[in-house]
Amino acid sequence: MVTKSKDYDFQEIEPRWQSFWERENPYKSGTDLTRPKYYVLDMFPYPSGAGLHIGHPEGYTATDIISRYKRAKGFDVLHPMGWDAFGLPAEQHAVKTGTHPAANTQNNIANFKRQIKALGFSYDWDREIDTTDPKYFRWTQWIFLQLFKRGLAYVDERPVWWCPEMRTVLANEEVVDGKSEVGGFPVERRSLRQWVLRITAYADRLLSGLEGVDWPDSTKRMQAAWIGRSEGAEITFGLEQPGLGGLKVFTTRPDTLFGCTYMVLAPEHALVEALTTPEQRSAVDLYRKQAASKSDLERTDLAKDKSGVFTGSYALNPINGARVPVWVADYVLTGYGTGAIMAVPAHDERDYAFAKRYDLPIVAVIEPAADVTGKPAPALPYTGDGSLVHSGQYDGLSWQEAKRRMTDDLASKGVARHSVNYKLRDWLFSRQRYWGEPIPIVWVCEADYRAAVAANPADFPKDPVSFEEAGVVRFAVPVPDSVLPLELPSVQSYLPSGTGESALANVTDWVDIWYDFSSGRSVPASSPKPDASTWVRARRETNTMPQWAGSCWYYLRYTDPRNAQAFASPAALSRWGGPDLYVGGAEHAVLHLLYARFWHKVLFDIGAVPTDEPFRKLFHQGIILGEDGEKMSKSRGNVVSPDTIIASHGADSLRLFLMFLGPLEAMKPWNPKGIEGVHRFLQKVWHDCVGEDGNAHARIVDGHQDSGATLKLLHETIRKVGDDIEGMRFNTAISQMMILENALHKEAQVSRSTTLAFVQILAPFAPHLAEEIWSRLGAPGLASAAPWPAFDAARVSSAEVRIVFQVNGKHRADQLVPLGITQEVALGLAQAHEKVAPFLAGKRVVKVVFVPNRILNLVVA
RNA sequence: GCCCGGGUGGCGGAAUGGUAGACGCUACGGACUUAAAAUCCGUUUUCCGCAAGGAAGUGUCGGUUCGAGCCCGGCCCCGGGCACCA
Repeated sequence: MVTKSKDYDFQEIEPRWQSFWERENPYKSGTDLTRPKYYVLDMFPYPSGAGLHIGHPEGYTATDIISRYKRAKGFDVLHPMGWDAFGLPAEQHAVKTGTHPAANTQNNIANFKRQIKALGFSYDWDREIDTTDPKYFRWTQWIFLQLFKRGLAYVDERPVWWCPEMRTVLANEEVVDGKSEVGGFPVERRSLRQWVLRITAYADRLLSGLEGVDWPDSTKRMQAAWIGRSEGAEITFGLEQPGLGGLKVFTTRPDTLFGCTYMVLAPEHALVEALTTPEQRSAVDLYRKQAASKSDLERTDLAKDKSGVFTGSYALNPINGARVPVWVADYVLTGYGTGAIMAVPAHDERDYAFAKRYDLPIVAVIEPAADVTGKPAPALPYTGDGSLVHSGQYDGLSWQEAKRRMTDDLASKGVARHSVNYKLRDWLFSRQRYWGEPIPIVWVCEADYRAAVAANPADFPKDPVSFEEAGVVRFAVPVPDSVLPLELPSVQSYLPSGTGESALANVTDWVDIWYDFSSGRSVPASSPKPDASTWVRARRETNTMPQWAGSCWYYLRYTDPRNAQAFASPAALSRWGGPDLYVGGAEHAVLHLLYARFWHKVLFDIGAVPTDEPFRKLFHQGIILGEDGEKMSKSRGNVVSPDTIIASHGADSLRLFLMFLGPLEAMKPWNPKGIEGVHRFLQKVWHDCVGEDGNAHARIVDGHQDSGATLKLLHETIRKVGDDIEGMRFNTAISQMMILENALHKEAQVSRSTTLAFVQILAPFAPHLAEEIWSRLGAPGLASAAPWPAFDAARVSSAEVRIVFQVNGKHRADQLVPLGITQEVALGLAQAHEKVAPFLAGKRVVKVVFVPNRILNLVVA
């Protein structure tokens, strides 16, 4: 063993305990099934080349404290860590250097792991996972196939965000202000064939499921807003041209039908062509061309400047037969509702602005409830509450009532139905990248598709997934489970082809194949066709999955990370379920958390997981800003590296300080001086426990009778630290331990039992120091293995209490009094009190407010 | 524009409607030291006062209450999210 230094030599102590933990693995989970389980999860990181950022250990320290606390409380704790390792930087590095992205990724993982271990976190490293490991992404692909089977994955030629710099498409939500969210590169619209997941089929459940989870309200609201459910009606307007059928619109305000003075179609609407009259043809064509060339940035950012053009045609309002002009305008979006609206300028701000610009009539049909004073008609557009006017038989009804009745009336004539719309769009799931999970699909011709379906009907969706290319229709055939994982082939260059396909498209022998749909085996198309009827000519899918895929289900894999038969066994899933606590940044409030919930619900529907929601309780740690109060960034030069702090003050000080900075959820600036404060605290604890010879300090006395005040403070601290850990208020837990230390420090002698209890509650925060002191004091086993100290309520109650005397609500004096004195006694004491009496002199007490054991307030006149 | 969250000493932050500023940082004073660092002991919201003590005070204006940092309404500022979704 090492020499016992009398000093707090964290540089010696911390690595020593870390190698002890490495050797002994005391944090292995699932070792005692008689204990209740607790699963606490961090959002796993992308292992970037830059290494750990100070924000990482913030959340990780919080979950580590909870893990250690829960273990001490008798729980079997699952606390794992892994790597969300597919990602663009590794691919860009590969493009530049020509080395396989996996090599770079593994280096980065090794570095991340070293840094994380240097913080002394109690992860069960036996459960480490890596999304780029074929043993892992085999199941990512398997889940994709489950989605495919259920008709939840399809391909579509659709206008998507194309980033020329990255040579890939991006999902809507990965594009911010016309630039890629990652990298900030410009993006443009392109129409490309894409895989899309039908998340909209789960919109309602994704919304209702939010009610039952313990998440920050702001996050729930954000998801709800993202899903954007709105209830209304789909109404069919008549058209004068024969043979066109009707014009369907979605509206949330069918009650304003009488106020509809024109219609608007999105420029891409299918009926624009047919509705455009010869006189308007050139104007409409020009407008559509302009709209198509506008970037979405222009379309949205110039929201104030509405533009449009008249088609020359009219529609007929089903409620009153009114003839209303049909316009084309790009303020109506093609992807929402029916891509057409009925415009009610009097009661909609957008329609109002448009009507003003083009001099269209404005008819008010809603008025606020008539007030006796007879207010003037409200300014238009009026979107508030009210009842109907100028609406024939519906006049006088409240708008809510009218909405219902008018929809019902029109529905009975077959020209309307109650309808619900969502802002949520289907999830663009393909990327033109090399470094991602290959999509386990091959494309074949129709005849071969039929043969494949006949052979394995259960593997296919009801409706075939197909697309047309150069006059040929290709059909999607899933690669069978048995040949998963479908691994990435090696390539000459990692650069995407640039035509909308990934680098995989250039690997001819991998892409163009003879494929056996009965077994999933394949040989390059350049070789002779194997001699069996189940071998068909096929082309592999060259798109890969987005980075979100691997993180959609990783929390399930941790429960059974080495299982080769299933993504996790039913036993493991029923033991651990989902995380009891999930901690990560608020930047994932919508995307990751929504996608993961979607996959989870699909897995629930196929009976693969026991719960409907993955994350019961969610917590977002706040961002740590630089010393200057700005976001940490290389360019600002305000980045703080965990490695530096560990070298100068130790991991325990860093852990403690990260938690002491302020509330975990708050955004807070780093203060380089503050680390000294918590470091001094640990020094103080050390020197009060460890003597000159490196063993227990002489002031620690076995069997010493601590004062009542000391025991009271100890038990208050045990209670507060426990409560604060449970409530994730780590900053106040640390304050309380500082108060206790300051008090113990003043004592000439402290009992060994008090000292050990203190060391134990400190252990989740500063595990290295705690274990070291624990062993120096000769305590048995590990501090972290001892049961959490029991809180003794009898110790904190005392016979006396400090009561406050107020006069007219102002604090005038306080006094130590026996617990439970009556109002009369308190009143007597107050009146006799030298500091209170002057304020009562010559006054009459008109009211007495008495809060037992707390306060006596005398109201005087 | 809409929806959230937040404004407390020089700084980070504490405060079930009941002593505002716990705890820490900084600064200042003292002890120890030849000296410094470290450590230890104090002081540290502002104003008046030698002091005892008093007054004011949680962005701002008002309200509820015996009592408001906390509850209610208006306004100002900061941060986050959404943004033509009919």
